Amino acid sequence: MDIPKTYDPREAEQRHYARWEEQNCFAPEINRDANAPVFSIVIPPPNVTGSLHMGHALQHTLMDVLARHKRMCGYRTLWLPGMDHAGISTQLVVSRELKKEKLSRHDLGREKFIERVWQWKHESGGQITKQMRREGASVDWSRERFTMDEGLSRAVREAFVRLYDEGMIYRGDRIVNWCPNDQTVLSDLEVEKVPVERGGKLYYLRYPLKTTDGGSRHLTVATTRPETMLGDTAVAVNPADARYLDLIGATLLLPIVNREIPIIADEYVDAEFGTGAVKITPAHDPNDYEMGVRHNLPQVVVIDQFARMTEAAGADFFGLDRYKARELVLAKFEELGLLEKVVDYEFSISKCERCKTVIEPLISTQWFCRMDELRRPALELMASERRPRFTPETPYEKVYTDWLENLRDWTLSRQLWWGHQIPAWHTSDGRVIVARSEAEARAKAGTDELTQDPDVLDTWFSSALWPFSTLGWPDETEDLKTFYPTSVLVTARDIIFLWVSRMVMDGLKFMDGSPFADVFVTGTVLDKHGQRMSKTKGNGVDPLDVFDKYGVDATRLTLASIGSTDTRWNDTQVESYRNFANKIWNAARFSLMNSEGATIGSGFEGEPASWALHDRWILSRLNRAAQSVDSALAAYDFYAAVQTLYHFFWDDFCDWHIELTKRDVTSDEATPERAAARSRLVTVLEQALRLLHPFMPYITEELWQRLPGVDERLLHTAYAGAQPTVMLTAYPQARIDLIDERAEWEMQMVIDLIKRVRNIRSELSLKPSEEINIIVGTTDERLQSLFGAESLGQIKRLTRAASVAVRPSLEGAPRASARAVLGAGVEVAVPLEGLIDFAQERERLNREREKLQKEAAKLEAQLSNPQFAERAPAEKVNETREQLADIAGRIQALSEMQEALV
RNA sequence: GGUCGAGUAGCUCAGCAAGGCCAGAGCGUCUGUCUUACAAACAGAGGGUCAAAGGUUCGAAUCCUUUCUCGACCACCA
Repeated sequence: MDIPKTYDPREAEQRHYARWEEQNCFAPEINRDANAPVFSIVIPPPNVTGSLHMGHALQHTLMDVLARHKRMCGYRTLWLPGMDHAGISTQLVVSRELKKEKLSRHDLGREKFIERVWQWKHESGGQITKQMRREGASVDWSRERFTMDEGLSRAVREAFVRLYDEGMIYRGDRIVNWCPNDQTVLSDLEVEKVPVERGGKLYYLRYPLKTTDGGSRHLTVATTRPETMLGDTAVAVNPADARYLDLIGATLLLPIVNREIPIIADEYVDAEFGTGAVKITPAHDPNDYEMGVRHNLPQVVVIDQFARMTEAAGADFFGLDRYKARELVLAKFEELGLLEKVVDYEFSISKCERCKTVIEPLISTQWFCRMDELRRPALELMASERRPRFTPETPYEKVYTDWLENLRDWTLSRQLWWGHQIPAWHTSDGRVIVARSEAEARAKAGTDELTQDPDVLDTWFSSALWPFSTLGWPDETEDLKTFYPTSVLVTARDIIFLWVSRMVMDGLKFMDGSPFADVFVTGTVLDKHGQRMSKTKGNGVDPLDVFDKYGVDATRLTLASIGSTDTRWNDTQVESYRNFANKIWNAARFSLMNSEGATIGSGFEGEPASWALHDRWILSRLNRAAQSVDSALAAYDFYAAVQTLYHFFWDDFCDWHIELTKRDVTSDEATPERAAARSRLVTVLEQALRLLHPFMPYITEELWQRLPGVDERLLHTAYAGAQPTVMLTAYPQARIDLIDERAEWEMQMVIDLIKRVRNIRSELSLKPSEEINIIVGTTDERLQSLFGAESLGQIKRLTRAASVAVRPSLEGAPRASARAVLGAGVEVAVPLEGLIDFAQERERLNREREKLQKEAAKLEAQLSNPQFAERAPAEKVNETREQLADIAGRIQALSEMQEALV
């Protein structure tokens, strides 16, 4: 048996994924149990332009842990992968490529350009799917989907037509967020508010009153965008503002353009802000637009789609960039003596989330979706059933609900070429026909003279259908019936609105049920300074580098521990899990080096009571761990699950169980006892590998395959007939009957004794080679036989003691002994003639005693408080009394030990 | 402006929803070990007035209030 001393992750990572994939282990069809429960997850489809970052790695790890766990529990498990066509991003990527050839998309024309995008997709898109294989993600590649697939495109058209027919989608002129750089409209969610850089200014402009008597009164308005005054069609004041009561209804003469505009009254105006008078530009400001609608004000468009001034802005301004126009307007006001003042003012402006260009609000004809009827069922579902159930519940449940409550109409159209073209056709006589296909449109229109609407849909329109469009909707496929609704959605928090809420609304609309029961929101991986990792900052850590350096399994454990917490990334964490992987490797190495004659699943015959203490103990610990992991995963507490597994494997199994069992399994004689001990060891190891598998798929598979005699009989019954693999074994379910409190207590006493003696060895600087003798004083008969017989050999071996004498007390132990207290009534002495410095030893015991005395003082204070006995539960009071008694006993013992040293 | 979260050992984080088991883990630190699975290890040790101040309670890291410091999200005050 030649197993290297160090685990090499790369080898295992290369070996197993391809085999799992070839043998169809990831497909739900691998499950042969007709009555198997179903578990399904759809992946949040990454952008086809994207490459793997830590956020993906985090999500994927959590989803994979859940999927592998459920699969091992016998669920018919589907984790469906796929990608999003990512309209703007992808169009930009390909446009950039074209630019290298000195071409623009317009040179190619729409059709050729789209062909080019598909070509790009096939050649360079979807990097991320290759990277997901490295992660070990157990997704069913046979069901991989892309939002621009024909099937999903059909779903998009179907959904659009249905919503249109029900009057929820409409086309109209409204003020929208326009990106002058990308030349498209954007939804509110694609716009970000950023504090204006280099300090904002608020400009106070005077507008002269039109008077018949030639007077020179004026009204001052405050604005952050002076250039828009060219499009002003009114000035508004609050109807309750006493200062302006007499001016309501009067007329102003708009400077520079000399247009007559009215002074109107509107509740919207805040009298406290600025001068209490607001210039109204209905064509270039969302609020002014609303007010314009209320007051029937004309809309004068002075800025065009390139953010340049239009002809309507006047000859002096025509063609000027908006910011140049601002300077010119200010100069002219200055010249006219109408610029009252300029003050510093901090405010935020809207920018295109993608290209950071300042948004220009423009009136334009777009497609919109009314959200009222869509959101109502979602809000009702949350109110009545609290679905979907968010983890963590705070703040996400509230964030989600608040957003739905304040939702406004969704701008659906985009002026792009890459995406789902809107299924609407225009007739030459100006009618608009919405249909599932051009043929259907022709039939509806009664003419063949149709032009399809050039716009495409917001990428998120197709994403919103993802949980059912990927399963075949609108057809009633088997997959749809089986896997919808999905079990849980795992996602980052930044797309709760963009994606999660819209999936819920569309799921309720088209499938009559929420697309998932639970939503798990992952934390954010931050850099060491607590900053978000981002491409522009260049502070990201590449998961692939981490995989290379520490292995996939170690990285997965780190990510699983992160769960829903925002965490600063640090390599040392991964390093410690790499060490853990190596620990597993070596524990297996030891087991395998001593596995001749061993059979997995045997060695535990007969009644548990007949087994050795350490065997009862490890099974108790194993089942306890299984229980903890199970409840942790049910609560999506990945951190707790990892901690449990880590400490079970390292502390219980490696540090104690392997050590306790070492002599039996390494014995030179091939006795039946040795074979049984070896069988028990590999049996426990095999169970441990199963427990670890969802978190550490590679190392567990690598080692499992090396275990003696692994074959298809070890598989979960649902996977009968599959090739042997740990990923299709049954996940260990806690057997309550094997959780043995008594055995755990007894084992703990043995462990404590060994630790006490080791502590003495260390404090007195005894060489490891130096043999000692141990005297234990206790009147407890069980402990007497435990220390004196049952565990005697183990205690001797693990403390390197020549003898262990068990007596009712330490009385008569040599004066020159190091002593310690295990608990009330259990004491230990190690005779060390010539090695004990009595003063030092007394001091050591004194330190111990002082610690205990502090504790005792606390408890005494508590007990002497009459209120405590009165108000605290009796159980608590008793517990405290017992504690104090125990401590008092130990203090007493320590005092006597000190006296014995005098 | 609104809403919410976080501040616990040198570092990264648990614990807090249902208050009581001397406040936990990993890494780092100190001491000693190549004890035939593992030095990426083993054995042992030290380290925190749980951001600050009040309050509720027999009892608070955990509940309440205020303050300070970070952070996130939402927002139509020009």
